[in-house]
Amino acid sequence: MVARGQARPTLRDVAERAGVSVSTASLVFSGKGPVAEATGERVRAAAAELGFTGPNPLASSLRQGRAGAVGVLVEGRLRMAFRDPFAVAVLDGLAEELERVPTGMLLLGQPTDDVESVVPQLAGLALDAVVFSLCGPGDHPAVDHLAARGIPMFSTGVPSDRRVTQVRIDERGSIREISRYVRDLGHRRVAQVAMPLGPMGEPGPIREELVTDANAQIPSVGRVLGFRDVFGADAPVIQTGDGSSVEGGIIAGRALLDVPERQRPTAIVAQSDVIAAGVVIAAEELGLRVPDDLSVTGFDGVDLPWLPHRLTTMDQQGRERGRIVGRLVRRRLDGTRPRNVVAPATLREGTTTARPR
Amino acid sequence: MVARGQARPTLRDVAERAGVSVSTASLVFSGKGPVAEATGERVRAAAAELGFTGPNPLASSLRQGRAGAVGVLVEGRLRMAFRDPFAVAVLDGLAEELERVPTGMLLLGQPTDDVESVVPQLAGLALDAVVFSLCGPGDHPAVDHLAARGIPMFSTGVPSDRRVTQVRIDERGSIREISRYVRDLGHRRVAQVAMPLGPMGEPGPIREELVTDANAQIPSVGRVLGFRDVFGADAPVIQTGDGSSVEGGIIAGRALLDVPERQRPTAIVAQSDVIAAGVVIAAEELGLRVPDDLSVTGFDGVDLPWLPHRLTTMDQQGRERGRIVGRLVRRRLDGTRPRNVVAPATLREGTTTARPR
DNA sequence: GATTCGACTCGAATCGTTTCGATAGGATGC
DNA sequence: GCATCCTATCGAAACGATTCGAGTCGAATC
Repeated sequence: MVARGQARPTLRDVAERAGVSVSTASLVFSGKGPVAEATGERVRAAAAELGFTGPNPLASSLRQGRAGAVGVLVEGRLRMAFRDPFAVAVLDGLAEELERVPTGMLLLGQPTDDVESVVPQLAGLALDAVVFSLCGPGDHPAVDHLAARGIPMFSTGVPSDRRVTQVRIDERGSIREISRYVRDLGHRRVAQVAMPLGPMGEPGPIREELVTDANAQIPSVGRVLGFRDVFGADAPVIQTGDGSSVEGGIIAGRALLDVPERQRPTAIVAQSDVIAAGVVIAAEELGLRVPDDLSVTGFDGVDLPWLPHRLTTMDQQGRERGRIVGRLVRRRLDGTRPRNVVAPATLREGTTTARPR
Repeated sequence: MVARGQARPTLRDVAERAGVSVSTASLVFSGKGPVAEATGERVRAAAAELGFTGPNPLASSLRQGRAGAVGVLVEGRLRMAFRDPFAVAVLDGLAEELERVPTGMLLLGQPTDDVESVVPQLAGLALDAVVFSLCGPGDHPAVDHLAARGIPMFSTGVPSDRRVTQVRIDERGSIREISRYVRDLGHRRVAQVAMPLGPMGEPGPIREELVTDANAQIPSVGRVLGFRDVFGADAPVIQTGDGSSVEGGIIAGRALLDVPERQRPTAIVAQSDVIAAGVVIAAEELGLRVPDDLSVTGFDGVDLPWLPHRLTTMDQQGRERGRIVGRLVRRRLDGTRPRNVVAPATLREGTTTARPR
């Protein structure tokens, strides 16, 4: 957008050169309205001569009231966020759908130490919709601002807010399904590794007061509830400090497994695949074999080419989820009022689970 | 941007309600020009009452000629692109700098099967600059279009074009350094696994005709040249089919290692850390121990928490690279004409290299 | 008490499109 | 031959802000 040498040609320049009015020239580029073949040719020729690359997107957007961009909100540093292949898969599917509109994806990270800073940032951005992609549970400071601007919001679970259209799975039911699978294999001493339940992710014990039915739609909470539906209200659950990450899984795995054998769980149900991978790594570090000495289940169904196992997991089909969100966004731009969607998740058996010895 | 119920209030509504002119109201929000304390208060109050969330970014951008967004071009599907932690680190650093402007990052993927489709997409987007983030070597179809629009372009190596400001390392020198390290350990049978040298990534042998001094600034080519500076022009090099990925490394690793011992290299120099990780995985699959039976080096210096080794690698400091690009972009927006930058890369010894047996 | 100076406010022009309603002119129907 | 209907084109009014030069008014200066 920076002038190089001289000002960029505008539609007016093109029109003048082609000997037509500005409105006719506009018609040529937008393709709406009838234009004589010869006129169109003349305008295009003039454009080519002047180096006019098409109508100024800013002006066009202003006039049409469409920004041509969808915001994608990511909590914390981008680097952390993109470690989670599930989130990336969702983004991928989203991009796939948005490419066809055409609409760009505007990425917005927010420093963990200054969560509010995203609001002024947002205020300066023209967006047709916002997708919360990798945000932790709890209220999100941007929701009020966006609601006030009338910008439609979408998410795959969090923040959990009436004003945000959700595309989620049955969290509680899904984890219940995989938990039952583990129980039916014969496991009785089973622990869960959760993603952080609250906004402030502290590794270690979870804050039990957050585990309420009212919070059941928050993925991390719903997954604790479903797990305990099967293994009882006292079944041990610890959380990672940094969301869904291999390191978090390793740390949690060590904490659960580096104990006398009698206390050691025979199976660990992780809330995500990468966490599960971390648990597997921690187990092997400690000389335990998976699945002989320890069964591990994941959640998400992502590809982990570096893991020499195929995780038993709930397949959430991240890319398809992203596509669904993308389609909702597109329809919303066309004026359809979107409704929440419940996506499917299916159990996928892998090589990380077996009967206990 | 969709009206909810009724039209959103504009600056004019606010001004009217506060009993001031539009220009004064504008001054209040932009903070430029002197405004009496009382007036400012009145305007802000009116804004609050009307639910005015700030000047329309589109209109503001149009007037000021700044889009408030930087495009980030990614080749192929996002999911593939984000598998490379180095690229993500660069993006992370970039975001860090851009957050302060304020400028958003507009992500643009491009389907591999229709590379040209990015141009019309770009044409509809208002951008202050474009960063090529994860693109393969070769000409990029967007360069001409962006140059015509006068939009400044930046990259960390590719596409290699005079019109693109580059922030790169001394590719050839860096890989030479790590190759010497391997040679000095005593290795003589050494192979390299390269990222694709040409636009069409075919796994397997490289196209030797691309390995020319003229292409030395293309990372994948420069890294072949530097490697051969040390191990000779005949030193074997094969490339992955999909850029920098663990799978690519595994496949290449198998191809190089699943041969009679006498032909097997004692060390493999990979062009990226994730490729190196794949090679390590392939080696261990075949029962080889790293580093005892095989030394492996990476390139990039990224964190691979799931790999039970610390790679010997060239640390490129991706995040800092991204920050440098971000600073260049910012200065460019301020009017400074940027110049190419050569960033440092340093050898980091890990646990994946040793003397040959 | 006239002059000068700031601080504050305002009107109008502008950014580059799109779109609506009007108009001209040729083809068609009767 | 006149009313009717297209088709192609145009002028002007938005879209919602920013910015520049000009104007007002009270206080300070001499």
